[in-house]
Amino acid sequence: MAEYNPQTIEKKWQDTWTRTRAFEVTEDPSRPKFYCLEMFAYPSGHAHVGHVRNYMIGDVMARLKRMRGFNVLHPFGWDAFGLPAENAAIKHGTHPETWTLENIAHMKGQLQRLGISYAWEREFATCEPEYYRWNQWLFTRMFEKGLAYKRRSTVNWCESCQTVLANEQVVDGGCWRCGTPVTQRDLEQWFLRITEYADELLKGTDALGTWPEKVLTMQRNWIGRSEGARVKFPIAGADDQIEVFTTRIDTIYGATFMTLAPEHPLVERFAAESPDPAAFRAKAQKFRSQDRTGRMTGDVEKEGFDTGRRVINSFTNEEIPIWVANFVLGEYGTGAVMGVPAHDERDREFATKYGLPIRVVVNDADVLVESGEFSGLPAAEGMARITAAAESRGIGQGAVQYRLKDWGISRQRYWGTPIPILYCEKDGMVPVPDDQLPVTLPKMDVFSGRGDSPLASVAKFVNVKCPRCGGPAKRETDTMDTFVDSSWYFYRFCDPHNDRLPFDRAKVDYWGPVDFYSGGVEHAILHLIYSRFFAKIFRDLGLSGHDEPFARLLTQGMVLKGGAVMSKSRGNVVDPDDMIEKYGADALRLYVMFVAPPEKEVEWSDAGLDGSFRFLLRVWRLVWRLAETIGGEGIPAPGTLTLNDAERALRRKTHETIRRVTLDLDPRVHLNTAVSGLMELVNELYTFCQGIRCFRGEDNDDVGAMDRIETIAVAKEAVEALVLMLSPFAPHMMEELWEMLDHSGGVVAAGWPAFDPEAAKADEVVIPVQVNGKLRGRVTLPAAATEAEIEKAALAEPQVQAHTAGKTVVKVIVAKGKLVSVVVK
RNA sequence: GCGAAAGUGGCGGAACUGGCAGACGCGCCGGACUUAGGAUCCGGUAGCCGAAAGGCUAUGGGGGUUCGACUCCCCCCUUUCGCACCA
Repeated sequence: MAEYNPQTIEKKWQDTWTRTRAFEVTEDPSRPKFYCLEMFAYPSGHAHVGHVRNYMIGDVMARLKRMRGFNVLHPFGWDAFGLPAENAAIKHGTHPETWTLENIAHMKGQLQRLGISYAWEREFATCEPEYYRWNQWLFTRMFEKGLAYKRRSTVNWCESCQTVLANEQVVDGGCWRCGTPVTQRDLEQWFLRITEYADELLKGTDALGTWPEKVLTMQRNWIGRSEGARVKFPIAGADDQIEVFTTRIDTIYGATFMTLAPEHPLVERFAAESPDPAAFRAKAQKFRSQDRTGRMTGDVEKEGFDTGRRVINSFTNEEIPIWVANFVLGEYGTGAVMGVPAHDERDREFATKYGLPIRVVVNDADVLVESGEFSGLPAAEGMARITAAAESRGIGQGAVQYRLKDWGISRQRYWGTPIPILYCEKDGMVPVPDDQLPVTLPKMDVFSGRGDSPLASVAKFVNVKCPRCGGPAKRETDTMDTFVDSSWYFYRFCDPHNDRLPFDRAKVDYWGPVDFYSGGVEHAILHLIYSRFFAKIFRDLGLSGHDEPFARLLTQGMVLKGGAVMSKSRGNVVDPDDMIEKYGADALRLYVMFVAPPEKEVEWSDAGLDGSFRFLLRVWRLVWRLAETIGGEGIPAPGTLTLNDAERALRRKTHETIRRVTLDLDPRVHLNTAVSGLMELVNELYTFCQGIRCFRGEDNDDVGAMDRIETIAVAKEAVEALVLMLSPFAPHMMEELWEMLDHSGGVVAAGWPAFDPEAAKADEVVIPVQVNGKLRGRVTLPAAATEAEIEKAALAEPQVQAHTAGKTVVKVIVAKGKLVSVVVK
């Protein structure tokens, strides 16, 4: 028997695919398109099986869709800018580019050895000027529209990475990359106005029905929409007022004090006007320097001090004291809140500590009390009425507040996209003209990692002429957050070599949006919200017609080993290359797809992989033993023949399997149960062949033969369907077997097997019978039996008789095609 | 603390709209073929009682709805994840 040698076969087919450009595509309006994408890779070095699981999932979908006649775009590329490259450069004295390109080369080899069906001609890396040029172009467009702007602000700073972090990149008070506790710095920073789209980003989540609910919830929480009101409180003895944001304006009669964030601008004025400004400032400063994480998470005890000043609560006409408190956040709302200790837990804690009055204004029945003219109203109505009253008095109005903040994109590091802005003494901030893009990264060999932008040390880069006045100007030396790169790469894949525009609109309109997107759930807010934001920017710039970039999202589970996530530092990684060497890529792919549903995390098991390898051997042997008999032309379609019982049974199994596997793959993406369905078909085929002793023996002697053409026809149909349906999982072996079965042209040309409902129909059905809810027997009946016949047969069944004897049959329920339920008393 | 998801054999996991719980695989046990086998093929494998036929108990625990519940409802427990002073 021809031995199964995965290494030889896989090499052969991978070479064939490359040679025939099998996965390269162009727009073709005559066919339905399918854009299948896995989150592109950060080239960190070597991919482990946890990384490649995602690519395998996408590949099954891409290959399936190709077989089903779709024009499939399945590209891959590299998220190639970022800190690790720069850190490796500092550590090893290499250039970040060298490190990055070496890693890309290695990882690309790994993916090719896995047989992932990528359109490699579309590959790019974000560190190429041909790509990041368009980051700069897009930044310029956003700058022109006021969507990119610069301001001084307090930013999150990672001491270890020596750079700024966006709010989305602060996880549990630490850096998303290295976990170092985040500190605060005051810096001039570039921001992208994502808040402009807060409402649309929020509303858009409703249309993303096929996204995991979990991701949508996280995004909604992150955007954090609150409805309430802004109300002004006049400052006693001054002309101006303090504005607060509240979601509980109905409790305004219970506001007994006011609290300002230590960062609030009025704090400094009150300090200056106070009898002892230095002491005042010292107290405020103490809160400001308190660990921000602690302040944010409530771990720090609530503290405050009385400013000695008062505001007037216009509803009660009382003067209430203004405090400064550490629990009020400067960057949310107005940085000032009204203190309603009776109806807010934080305010109660604070008021109790400092002996401030507590006044109940909503009773247990949610009705307003002691609220002037509003007393007696239900709280909800009170809220509307008080808002209206504030509006008519000109001291407030209904307001919506978001938690989402603008996206700070300045990074004080080298290995990123230079921000294309010049500072001219005369003209101020001037964007680099489009025809001078890209602003390329200058070659450097020293990367300080000191917190000042490395580019600032390259005089030739910094000192330029102003394109407007020709006078001296200096370049911006910060680079962009790498999440800018990954926020639109999926559109660039539609037109990766365009040198006039980021992409051609017609191409993006043809391919977009991504139909199936898979990747790790860790991007639920970062990448996935930024990408949605960019999609809207492109739309509003007239560059695409899509509101949303990803129609369907699958968040794949991680692969654990020894109960822990695989990582180099833990030393528990499984390298796909090692597994390919031992078992072949096909067995590895099949195992990873079979072991659990794609969304679930899995524990790596060598034994499981062994099992998948054995299954493939079983398929190999099966096909090899039958190939001579069932291969080739001239065998009639089984639908035209008169079959015996065994043949009909096999045919039924074949078509049941086609139906089930097709549904499991698309739309359900239950890849694991699709594989088990195919395993069942293999088991059935073995039983069938053994039953009629038709296998060719190991030594090439015929043990028996398929002497009926009908037998050959159904076996052929079953085996061919099996090979085709397995091909998305184990593409190399299935191409080889398809060829062994005397077909040329490959599995995609052959197409996905068609389900024939006639063939799947059973002539007989086995119907279970319950008596008082307990299974007591089964009856076998012709599929066409009527309800009355089923009921009669069920009641006649001996076991059922035994349990109904001497009792009265109260009711018989026949669930058509499912079971019979007999109720006795 | 708030929110979400999930708890099924020794293990990974099935069960599509309330209808035969444990598909498929791993592991284990047995048989066949073998000089041998950690190869291959076949069979068995939730627990308890029983020689068997069969019966009883089982989907985290407790209630409920229903002829019928892993599936729906209520309470509780556990785990995982997310959010965490957002006024």
